[in-house]
Amino acid sequence: MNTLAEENYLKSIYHLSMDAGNVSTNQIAASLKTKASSVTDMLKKLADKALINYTRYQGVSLTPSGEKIAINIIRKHRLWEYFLVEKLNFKWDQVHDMAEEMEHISSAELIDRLDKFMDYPQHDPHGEPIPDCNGRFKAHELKPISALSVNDSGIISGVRDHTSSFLQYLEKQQLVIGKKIAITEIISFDHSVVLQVENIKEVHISREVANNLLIAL
Amino acid sequence: MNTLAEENYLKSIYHLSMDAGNVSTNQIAASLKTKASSVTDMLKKLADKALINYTRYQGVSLTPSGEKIAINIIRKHRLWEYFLVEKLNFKWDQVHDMAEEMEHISSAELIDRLDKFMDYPQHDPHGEPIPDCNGRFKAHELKPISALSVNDSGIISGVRDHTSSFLQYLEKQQLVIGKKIAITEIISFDHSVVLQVENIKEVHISREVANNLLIAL
DNA sequence: CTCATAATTTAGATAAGTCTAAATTTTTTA
DNA sequence: TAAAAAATTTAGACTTATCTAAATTATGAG
Repeated sequence: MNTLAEENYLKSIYHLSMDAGNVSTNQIAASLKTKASSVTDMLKKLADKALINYTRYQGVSLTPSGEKIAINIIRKHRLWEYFLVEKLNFKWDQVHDMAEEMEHISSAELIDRLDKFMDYPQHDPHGEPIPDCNGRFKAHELKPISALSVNDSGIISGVRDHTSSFLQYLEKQQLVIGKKIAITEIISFDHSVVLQVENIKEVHISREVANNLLIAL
Repeated sequence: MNTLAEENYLKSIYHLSMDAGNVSTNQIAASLKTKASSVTDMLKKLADKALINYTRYQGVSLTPSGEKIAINIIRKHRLWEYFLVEKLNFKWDQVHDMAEEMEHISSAELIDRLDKFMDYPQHDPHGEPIPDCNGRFKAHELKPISALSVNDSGIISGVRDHTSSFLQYLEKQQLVIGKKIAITEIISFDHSVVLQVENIKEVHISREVANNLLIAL
């Protein structure tokens, strides 16, 4: 159907589109760790296939069919991550690279059966929503801890940064998906935050961590 | 580590080596549905990497490191096939193409955990032995039904042909792995065979089917 | 043992995806 | 708003894996 490289470009464009509207050549190059000139070549190819809207120097957006492909890859990525954590007992910081390979397994029937096997999970191990077999999912409406005020509380439901060092740090602090937290104090000097984690313990996190840890109210 | 194409060549050479000693360029070309000239190019590359023993016009064999890689790919293929049948409820005739993709997922830890998750199966859905994480497995010593005589009996334990039409035919006749059969009659005219399948029914199979259905005595 | 045929390899081309370096367009800034 | 800087594209080259057609080597039939 589509090559591995094409799939990775579509996925990257999809993710970058979440932040901004039109995605630039340089953004794609950075996200795929490739050169801008390589990106331009691929953009022409994807535009020829009507998977993106592209005019020279103007950045790109996905067409409906491009978006459909991207969402399907993301569905596969997240279902495989869920499988790796829930069935094979990997930690949430270990699964990304494996899922990067597995998301390209083509069979739709396979992924639908995997979905059923795991009883149709709604979120992957990092809290991201898993699209259903029609590509539909509810975008989660989460706030970073840094947007909360003292005495606000909520449930840890996602992370903005997915690097393993960040995930390992969170795990060590028991700041994992599902935990209830309340804001005890916000240090005005550096915007760091003191949290009460359920009734377990108090944790002091930096502004950077607070920016990357997402809460459902 | 190795490219997808290299892995497929090594696997093909491994399988072909089972029948004959040295494998010819044309055999590989036929098995990979490619051209002999393409095979020659790849053989040079694999020889440079010390994965095969190759001298011009003389055919090839795997070196120990080439064999290790091949067996690992076969291990992955068979474990994924087992997973697809046992966990996702696919039929034995549906899983080959999916496993062809999945066998290239690189993580050794993933495959070892999958192995454990399924409780270390010894055979894939077609009766082929699954190598352990050190590449060891007992080569199964099976005979085709065509090698048996009247009143011989045994357990269906493998198939020589893996095409889905053959597997579907066997399934319809209830000639599946694990079933006990006994030879009732051999028709001398065409070497077709009449079988008693457990206490269920009698089946009449052609010489060709008898050649491709393997029995443990 | 020799010659025709079959098998294999070499030569040269192609397509996908990438790169560097140079050219072009857009954006910023003074 | 014109020049400098940044972003993007083009041009040309490289790698991997493939192909066709031609050349070479091996094999086997008489």
